[in-house]
Amino acid sequence: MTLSEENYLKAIFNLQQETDKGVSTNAIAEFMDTKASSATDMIKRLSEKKLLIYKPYQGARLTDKGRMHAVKVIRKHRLWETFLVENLEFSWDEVHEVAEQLEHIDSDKLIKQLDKFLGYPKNDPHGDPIPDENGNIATIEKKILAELQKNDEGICVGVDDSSSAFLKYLDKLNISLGNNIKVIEKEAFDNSMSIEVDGNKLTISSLASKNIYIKKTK
Amino acid sequence: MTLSEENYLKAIFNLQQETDKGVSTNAIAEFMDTKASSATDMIKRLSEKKLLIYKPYQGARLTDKGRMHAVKVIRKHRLWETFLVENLEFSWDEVHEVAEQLEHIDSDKLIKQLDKFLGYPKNDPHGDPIPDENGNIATIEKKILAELQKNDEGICVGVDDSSSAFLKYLDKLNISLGNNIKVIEKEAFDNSMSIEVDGNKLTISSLASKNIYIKKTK
DNA sequence: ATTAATTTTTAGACAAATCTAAAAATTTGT
DNA sequence: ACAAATTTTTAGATTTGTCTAAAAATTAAT
Repeated sequence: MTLSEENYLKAIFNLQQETDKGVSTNAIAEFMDTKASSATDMIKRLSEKKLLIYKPYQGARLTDKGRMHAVKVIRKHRLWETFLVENLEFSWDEVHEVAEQLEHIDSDKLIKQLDKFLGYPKNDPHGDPIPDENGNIATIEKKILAELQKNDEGICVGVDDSSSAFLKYLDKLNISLGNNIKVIEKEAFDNSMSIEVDGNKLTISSLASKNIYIKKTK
Repeated sequence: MTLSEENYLKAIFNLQQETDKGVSTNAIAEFMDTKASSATDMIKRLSEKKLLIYKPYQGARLTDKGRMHAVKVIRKHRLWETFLVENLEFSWDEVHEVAEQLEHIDSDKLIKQLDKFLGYPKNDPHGDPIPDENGNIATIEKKILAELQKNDEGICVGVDDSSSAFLKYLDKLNISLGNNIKVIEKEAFDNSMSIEVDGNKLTISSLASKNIYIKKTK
């Protein structure tokens, strides 16, 4: 399996999460920041390798084999991100680029031992679940902060946007995973929110509140 | 810099250590387990990038730029090997293959932090020196065990052959880095040796004794 | 039910890295 | 010095992954 094939598998896996329809050639091309003709070529290759099933105008769907492979890459990515933050003093906005490289290292023993070394972590530094060895991905009942009502309360368990800009912004606001967040006020005018983060009051925009996941406690 | 280019650079660096002559196309091809025509192509590319200077029939020599890059790859390789043995329970005969992949990961911060995490190690699990950030490689006065005389004594500081087969053989004999080794007897007939390793007496073949490095103490 | 818009595929080219087979250049041996 | 042996290069093909531009297929709209 080449690096490029793995990246396409990952892309298709991610796009598939968002719908129950097949993933279109154009959608894949856009996600991969490439041209539709390139996507067509790769779809053909992955299809020949039985990693996905493709029907024109109905999109691509990963086979069990394809899904398993994609999840393994995601598992590696998230374990490496955890290592970088926990052991190499990376901050959560710096890990992605390096993990994109490390995720393609091929060694079962390596990933097994890394998992053990890290103490079998459940989530990566952005709160995303780390798939287990068998490809199972745990889900938790989380809500988008923007959907909470006044006086609702919960724990910050993840972010939807893992871009460096957004993560740095959260750092500045002192919002991080595990924080207790309470909705003080919702502003109907622009959908901004007054919230209390571990005791500190602050205001965040609608856009920001749509990218923060909360596990409700109240 | 592509993966393949880095591997050729490393090969040429290694071959250059063994002679003061330039490294021939054929020698490179043989080392890389490929054909001379492929080596010619790559030499041309590396030459265009000013990573080496090549004169037909006189061989290739790395420029400062080329040497620096090769050494950086070697630094990464040896740091990762150290990590695998020290933290992920790999044995010294298992690390090479994985390190061959990890050495190509491109991130200055990663390697700097890994070095710090490992406590700035001086040598990798095979006793080879880890180049510093500036590309300097420490040398120690070591001798091949086969060259020691009766009653000579020293510390095992490295191996010349890092093949899995040889390293496993050393494990079986309970020989590892740091052991004190004393020559009890040299057999003129087949050049085998009786030695004492941290108190235990054993006999090793001429071939084995040529692949063990000793830092003499007596 | 045709046209229009969109989606997808094909055709042909390119760069990287390799190969085989043959040709060219250089060195060595007598 | 000349043929023989060796080393190196060229020429042309192949695979992977990409591109542009154009053609074909399908879906949507009036």
